[in-house]
Amino acid sequence: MEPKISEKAWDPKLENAILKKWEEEKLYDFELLDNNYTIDTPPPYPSGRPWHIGAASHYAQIDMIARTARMSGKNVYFPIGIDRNGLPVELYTEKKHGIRMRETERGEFLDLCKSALDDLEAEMIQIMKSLGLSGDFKNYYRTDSEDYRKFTQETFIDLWKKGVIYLATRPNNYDWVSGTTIADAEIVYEEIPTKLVYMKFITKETKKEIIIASTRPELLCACKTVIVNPNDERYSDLIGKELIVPLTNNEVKIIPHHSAKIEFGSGAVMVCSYGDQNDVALFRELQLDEVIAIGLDGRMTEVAGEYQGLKPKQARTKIIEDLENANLVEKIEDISHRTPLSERSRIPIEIVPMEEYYLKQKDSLEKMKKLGEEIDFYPNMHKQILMNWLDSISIDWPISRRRFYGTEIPIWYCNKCSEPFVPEPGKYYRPWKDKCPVEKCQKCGNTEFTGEERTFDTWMDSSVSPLFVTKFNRDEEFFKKTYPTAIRPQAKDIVRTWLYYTLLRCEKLTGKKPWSEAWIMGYGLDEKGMKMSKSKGNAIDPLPVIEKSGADTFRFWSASEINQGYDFRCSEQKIESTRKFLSKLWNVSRFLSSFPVIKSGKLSESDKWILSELDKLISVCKEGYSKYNFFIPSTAIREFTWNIFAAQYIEIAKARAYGIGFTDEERDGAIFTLHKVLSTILKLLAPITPFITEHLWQTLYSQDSIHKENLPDIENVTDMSKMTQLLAEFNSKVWNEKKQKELSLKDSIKMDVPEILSQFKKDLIAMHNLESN
RNA sequence: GGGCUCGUAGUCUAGCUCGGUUAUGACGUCGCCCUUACACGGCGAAGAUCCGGUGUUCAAAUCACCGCGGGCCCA
Repeated sequence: MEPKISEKAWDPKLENAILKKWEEEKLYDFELLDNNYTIDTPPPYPSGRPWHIGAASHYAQIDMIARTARMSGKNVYFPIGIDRNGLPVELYTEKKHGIRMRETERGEFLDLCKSALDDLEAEMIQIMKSLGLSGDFKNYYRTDSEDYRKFTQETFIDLWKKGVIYLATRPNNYDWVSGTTIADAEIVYEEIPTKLVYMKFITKETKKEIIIASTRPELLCACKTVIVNPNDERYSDLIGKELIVPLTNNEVKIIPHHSAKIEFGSGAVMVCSYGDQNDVALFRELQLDEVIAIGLDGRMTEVAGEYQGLKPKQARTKIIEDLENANLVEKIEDISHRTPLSERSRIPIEIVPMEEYYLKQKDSLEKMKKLGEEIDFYPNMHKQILMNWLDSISIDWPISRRRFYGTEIPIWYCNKCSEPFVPEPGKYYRPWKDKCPVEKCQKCGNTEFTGEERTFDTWMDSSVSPLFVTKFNRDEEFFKKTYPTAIRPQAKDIVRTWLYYTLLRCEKLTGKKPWSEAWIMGYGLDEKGMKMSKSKGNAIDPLPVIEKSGADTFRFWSASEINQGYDFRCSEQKIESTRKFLSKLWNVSRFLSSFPVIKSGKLSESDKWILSELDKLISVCKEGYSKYNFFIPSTAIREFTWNIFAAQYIEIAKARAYGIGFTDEERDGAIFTLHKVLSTILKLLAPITPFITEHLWQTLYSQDSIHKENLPDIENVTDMSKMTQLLAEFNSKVWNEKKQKELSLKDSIKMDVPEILSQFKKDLIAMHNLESN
């Protein structure tokens, strides 16, 4: 029989046609049923080119989750969205057009951001599609659409009415370059060289010199107290005494406090508003009156006297000079200081008192822990990231940002009495340009309003993704049948933010957890294990890699190379070399395609042996799939297909399949088994490499898509796996013998089949052309 | 400084729960071979102080303790 497959290798270019076919057949369209399996897909953020190859790998694996569920009989709802709110696109736009956000008209700036996002988004969608994501692309959503923003605002209005949102003036992490408050989660720490200045303070009564070391001498004007460790004997007689602050000549008290480290600097520490988070804690604890030394423009305020208007760094240089001139410096050390930076703009943050909106979270921590306990994490170890975070939350969540490209906070303020007006839900509000929806202030009757200019923290949008996709408050039946969703797949680095905030928001709005399972993936690193970044030049663009090697190659690489939850290294060479396995699978199929597909046959012992190995493979794969760990099935299938099925069984059964020296019944046993094994392998592999399995399946076995099949079940045949090693060893022995004697493989050779393999005797004799001694 | 976590050939990884095999497989490297499914193949080779130390034991990659190193988080 002519083989149905003639090409010698799998051509990744076939993927396009398969994609088109899936689309035409609407294979992955979602229709609401009762057994829905909803994936809370992460909407990726288009922050620049190229998209991260680790992210592409991440989405490939999320698709494997979807396909696994589908092949387990679930009705999979796999939404696709794009997250488009937030700071990165603003910075991207500023850079791209050489403009400053605050010096550009707001509407115009938003338009520029939007078109930048459109470009970046198009490429991401293309990558997601070409990866073969079986998602609901037709209904893909954007978090900056009117619909989504309206939804975010509605959830805010709801929470406002529930009284869990409040305004408060508090020291905030402030990024003066971006001009916005940032959350603790957006701070990164970096070792930065700085000067530790040992300054001379004088005791008021005895005029004794006290040395105090600080990296922030420019905050002398905001110094409110000096702390020493209660166990520090050097200072025990000075506790409670007054000190004169150098240059400002203010008087401050020496107070004992455990947070002063005896060995750091001189052991005495000045407490200012605000040098660092410890200062904030001390001001709160000791109820000190704060002094605003640094303003919202990132410059020293009038309390800094002659240093007013300088940036902190400039003021520092100047003050050190002045201190030295006044002989108020003992010494200066160059040290490396762990400095908190804004994750986005990479500048040191300042702690500045500001009025911002807060969402209560401290009172929900216990509830969050309980919900966290109820959610299954894959791998389980990453649940700890959430639990540790819950233990360290000390303030409520500041949700307002002084930025442009985000969901507007829907509030207007009365120009006369400042009463806030929060509108009814149901519309998308833009207070910075829309007229206030009411005519008169409910409190004082005034008719003039000012719209809120701030936007929400971007996590306010993305944290309602499971509610948005399940149509919360918009389609009751849909919501009831899809929420709580089945699974949240996401990356490890945003557990503290996206995962936690989603838990918080969804619980506050619905009283229920958003998902039953959370699947956490590590980061993609470069081939040396370094973080990829555009500036380092080690970023790999996923698009050409996928175009060259094909989506299945990329997907199989992702599955077989990445250990669940761990960071992984990406190398183009390694991805490309994965293709060899697909080629092997192709050629196995090509060989089998010359035999008819038959329903049954008389099974020989070797057939029973390979079917028992196949049974083992099925259970290993299903176990791996049930844990969403694709490393397990991919490596098990590769091992089985290459080293057992192709290398041993096909060789053993080949002669019988050709029917030379065997009865038709015996021949049919071989042909039946060959197809049985291959078709099972294809089904087992379909969630990982959907294209090649689809192509081979439709060429060999069915008109219909393999993706409508279920994963195979084990048949509980007698375990014969102890024969595997013995067969391989015997075959290898014969091949080596022939090689040594310079015989061709089809030449006959005098060798006996060992007693232990006697049940396979007939196949082995035919296979090796053995003559008995 | 604290917490979590990891540490097996150049790379990924199995084995570790429950101690005993020449430490598994793959990629890559090197050598030989175009044998009719496949040179994107076959056969073979080299490559590992199983992070280090101490202890328990007849026996430790595996158990215990102490270190060291990486990553993440928190201070």
